[in-house]
Amino acid sequence: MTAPSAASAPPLNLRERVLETSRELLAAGGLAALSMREVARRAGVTHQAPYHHFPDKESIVAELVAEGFEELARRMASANDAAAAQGKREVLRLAAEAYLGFALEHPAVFRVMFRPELCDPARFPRALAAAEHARAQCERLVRIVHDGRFSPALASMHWAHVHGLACLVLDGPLGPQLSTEEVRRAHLVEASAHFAHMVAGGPPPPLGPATVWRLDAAAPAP
Amino acid sequence: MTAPSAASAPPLNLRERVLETSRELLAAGGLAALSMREVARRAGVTHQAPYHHFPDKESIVAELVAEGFEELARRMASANDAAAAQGKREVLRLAAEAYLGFALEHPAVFRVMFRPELCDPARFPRALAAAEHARAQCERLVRIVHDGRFSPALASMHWAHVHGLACLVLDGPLGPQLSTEEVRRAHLVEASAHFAHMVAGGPPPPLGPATVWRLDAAAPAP
DNA sequence: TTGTCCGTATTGACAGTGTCAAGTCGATGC
DNA sequence: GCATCGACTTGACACTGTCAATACGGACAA
Repeated sequence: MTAPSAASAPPLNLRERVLETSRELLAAGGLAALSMREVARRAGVTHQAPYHHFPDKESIVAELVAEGFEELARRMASANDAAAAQGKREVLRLAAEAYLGFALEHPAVFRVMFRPELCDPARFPRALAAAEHARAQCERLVRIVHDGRFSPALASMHWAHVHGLACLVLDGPLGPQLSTEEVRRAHLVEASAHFAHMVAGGPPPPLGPATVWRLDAAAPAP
Repeated sequence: MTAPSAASAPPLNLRERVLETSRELLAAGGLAALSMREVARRAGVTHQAPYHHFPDKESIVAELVAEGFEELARRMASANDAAAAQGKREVLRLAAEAYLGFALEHPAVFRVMFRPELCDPARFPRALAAAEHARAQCERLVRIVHDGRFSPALASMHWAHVHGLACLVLDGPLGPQLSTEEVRRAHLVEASAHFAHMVAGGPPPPLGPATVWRLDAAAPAP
């Protein structure tokens, strides 16, 4: 079984296979499921082989974190590019869609990206640089929306809005109540519309129905 | 050494000692430092003794999570009580202070409270009920600030603001840049002032200096 | 061709973890 | 006096991340 099956992709080097397997494990079972030995098992090598490509487990996580921040920064940049000539509310809508879309599509990676104890930024400059790119896009958004004005606290307010929504839906006690993907997205869109209205003015969005807003009610069947 | 030292409190039962030690370990070294065997070691018993009071590690975490949500709900309720007769901006200021104060004073507990994979809400109704109390206070705040109007998405917007700020300061890439406690608090106060201005109107807060807003700059020495 | 390097992978070990199973021991109730 | 029962101990198991030493296989120089 050392030869790769004919139908699969050509055999990548072990480093790429380790990363690919790690992505799968992280997405499927969260960080708890990401184990060096399980990665090696799935890659068909012994438990020490991955250590010839990554000095420790933290280095694998750091690689995935860097990838995550790069993808997030790319989405934020695209949103800013597309919306630069539009109204402020549209800019905010696209920015929220970029951030929250990434969080909803890659929840496990998103979670790990914001747990610095797992991936010391000082040890992994690539991850830090990617995070800095995302931050720069946030700054750009603030200048667009606030007519060129900027302050760190103002930027934190904007970042906190999308980040807080992402955290609450992914891991907050509200998460299980928003059962389906559609309900989640609709809730996020509505919350962001309120925010955009307050920042950029215009007519306020209507108040949606007061459902799914009790934690101890039985969650609807999925 | 089985007799307690004369100066210390009377010997609590093992259940209380386990909880107390767990709080210390969690606060000192995060979740990674919280180990059943280390707890037993510090409590001066064998590694299996805690299992006679908690069926597994998750149950200890759930107890701390429940305590955390109860304390958080208490602070939010106090803020709402104190501010009910005041202006909207003061209500928002006190609410933010309650939420962010808890997060800054109990960062490790706060982090664990929002990681449901560590403490299945279905298994631990007390933790869920405590989270529900916090949610109810958020709803109360929304009704105060928005003249009795309410919707789940509007509440999520408010919760996301304070929660996002807490997460970014505790675990976001911005955290290390805000080196001292004063700088952190000032940054949060300013960000929340922007939010309160947008929600409740009134004169906008001044834009603070654009410092501490680059991730890859060297962090100032603590 | 032979021999040496070196990068890759393997084997084996160690300390640490959460948790199951069985045994000990002292107080309590019949 | 004896049985019961809860609190605690002892011992084991499977699992983890990681260190150390070993084997292999191709590149390259003599």
